[in-house]
Amino acid sequence: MEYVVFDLEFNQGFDKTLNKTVSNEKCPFEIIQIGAIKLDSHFNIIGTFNSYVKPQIYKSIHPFVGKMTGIKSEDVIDAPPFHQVYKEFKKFVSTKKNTVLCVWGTGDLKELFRNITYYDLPYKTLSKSYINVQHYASMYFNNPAGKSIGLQNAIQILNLNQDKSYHNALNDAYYTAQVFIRIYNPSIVPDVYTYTTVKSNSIKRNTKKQINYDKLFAEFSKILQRNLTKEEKKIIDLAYKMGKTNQFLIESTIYKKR
DNA sequence: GTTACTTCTGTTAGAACGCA
DNA sequence: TGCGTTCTAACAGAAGTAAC
Repeated sequence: MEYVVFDLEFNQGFDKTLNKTVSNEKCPFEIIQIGAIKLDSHFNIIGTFNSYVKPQIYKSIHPFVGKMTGIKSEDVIDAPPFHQVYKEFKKFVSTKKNTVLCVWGTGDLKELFRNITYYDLPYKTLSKSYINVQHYASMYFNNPAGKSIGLQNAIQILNLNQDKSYHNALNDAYYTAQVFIRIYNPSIVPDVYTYTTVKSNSIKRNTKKQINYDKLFAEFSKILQRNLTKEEKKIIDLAYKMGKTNQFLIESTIYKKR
């Protein structure tokens, strides 16, 4: 098995006359750099990929993007167009059948597929098997649910060498690979990425929420500064469930000064 | 700056149940 | 069957975080 850890840098639209960010709905983030590190099954670096992409939607670099990435218009003006870079990237990825793509967050995957779709390029032969390193790193560092760790923080916590600048696609791919190598364990298995243009909020969830009784009772114990009896736990359980129904709420009128 | 994602919270629709 | 009550699930919006 081989792993291709990749990172992208994007550009956005900027209207100089209005001094405002503008956005193409079909492609709000245009890829301007692809960087990747290929690892063998023993996590040795066996290849690198790095290319700027000539922007075709947003021709000039957004000031915010330029400030953060250090990429200037002259860096990308003579770069190959997306379809050419993508062809080379696909060649770099797909030397073996069971190649796993590794990314820091799923955002890069989404934008890669969105750019591919925007240019109407084929993506069936590109591996859909992926590992979200950020997700597993957040679990590794016991980050609370919903609070993902940033790449720079992960590198700092792991005491890894930071001799390369951040927000450069190749460097970020290298850092992601370093984190992946440090946190890897056999329980980390690839997922299959499915590209969808529908926002996740509109996808119906089928998970069932359960009451965390340990936390609920711990909170009351903390307030009362003592352990709870069985009877008290029963009452708290009942009160919690009844409270969720809002059945004892009454309407009140609020008068506001005019 | 914008966009995307996840989690949390409040609200509401509707299912499930009991009773007449 | 129809009505009222209880409860759950789904939804929308806000907040927090991270990406560029």
